[in-house]
Amino acid sequence: MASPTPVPPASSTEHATPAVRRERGTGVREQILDAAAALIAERGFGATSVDDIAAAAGVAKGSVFYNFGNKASLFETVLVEGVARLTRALTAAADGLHGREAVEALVAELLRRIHEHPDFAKVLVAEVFRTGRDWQESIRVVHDEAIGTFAAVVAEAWPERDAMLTGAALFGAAVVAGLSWLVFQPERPVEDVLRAVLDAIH
Amino acid sequence: MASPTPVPPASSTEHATPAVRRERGTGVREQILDAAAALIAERGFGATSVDDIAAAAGVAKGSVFYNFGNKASLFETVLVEGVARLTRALTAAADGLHGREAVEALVAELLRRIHEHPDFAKVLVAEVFRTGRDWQESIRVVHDEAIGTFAAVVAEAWPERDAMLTGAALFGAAVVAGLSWLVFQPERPVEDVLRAVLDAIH
DNA sequence: GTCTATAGTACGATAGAC
DNA sequence: GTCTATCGTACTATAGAC
Repeated sequence: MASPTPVPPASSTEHATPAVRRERGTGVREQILDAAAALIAERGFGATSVDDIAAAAGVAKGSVFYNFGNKASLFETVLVEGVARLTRALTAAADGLHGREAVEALVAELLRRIHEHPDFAKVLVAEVFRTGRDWQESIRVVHDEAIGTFAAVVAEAWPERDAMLTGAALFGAAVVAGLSWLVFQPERPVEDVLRAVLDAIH
Repeated sequence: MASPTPVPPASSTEHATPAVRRERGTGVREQILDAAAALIAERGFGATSVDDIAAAAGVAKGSVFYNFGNKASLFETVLVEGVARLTRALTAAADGLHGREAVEALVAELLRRIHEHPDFAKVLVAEVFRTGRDWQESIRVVHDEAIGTFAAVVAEAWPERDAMLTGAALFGAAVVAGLSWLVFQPERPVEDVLRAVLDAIH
């Protein structure tokens, strides 16, 4: 709610996303999203201009507004689509596993994705606890989805624990250690980080 | 380095901070810092104007620039002074304790401070992984200081583990669970959060 | 559907009175 | 040391050609 969905397209008859064939970085829309995520991760939402995003994506500024309506809803799309990808990957990684094994798989997959898509991970931790913005409702969805995969495993294996808070703690351990690694000591191998996180949470 | 320290005062002969008597929120300088932390926590650095900060602090815009030179160095001060306070509190809380007991004391104290000063905690997680800003060097100090208290305990009690990464994981578990609590289910008692974090990391 | 050009505004920073 | 008033700029968003 709240956002009157001002201009977004997808209402045209012919466009209609090819459904399959969604390669990362293909198409103007995806180029803009990738460029936005990268720039916002480094400088923050407010410090990133639409001019910069358009330039980095190799398109004109007008195209950004045509595709996303305004800057805020472009950012909302970055968040929502990014967390959907993350959740899909985490769910798949823990599929069929339970308890401790499932947690280890989730942590390993989360670290892998932080390494491969550092931009989104940075944007996520930077924005998910911010209150009073336009995209407030999306933030809650993003938060619940990101932590939900961990919470689900906790709820099933340790029903006596608080699933959401324990899930948040596990997610936080992995994400902060992962970003610390990526930003401050990227030369270390993933295995070191994985071991440190598992040592900390077991 | 990098910042030529453009205008900051404290170079005048008479001003010279009273050394003792540093109450939170007393004096123009502290009012500005508190207001800045609160607004930046909610909206982010770029989305917070100096006009807004001045209005919230009850001073004129000119006073902000007189005291801090520019917007970036005001923000840098928020970060550096905030993490110094946090580190002092954490160090004191774990003083004389070792291993598991020390970790529990650190987590409890961190949760307490998140509850009492939620603004700084939000700013910290939002900005500490951001690369390529003006205040890059300060960010590294802030990161190392915040996580260093946990890392020191790990190094002493479990020398076979990677202190920095394990410290980051522990810090991340507490801070993400703490902010999740504060932002999304603030009605829960602290004890629930503390128990969830300790359950997750033991 | 993407471009260029421009309108309108809000912002960071400074100057000068008190 | 804090105020008000103002300057110049950079930004979001729109209009209209292609």
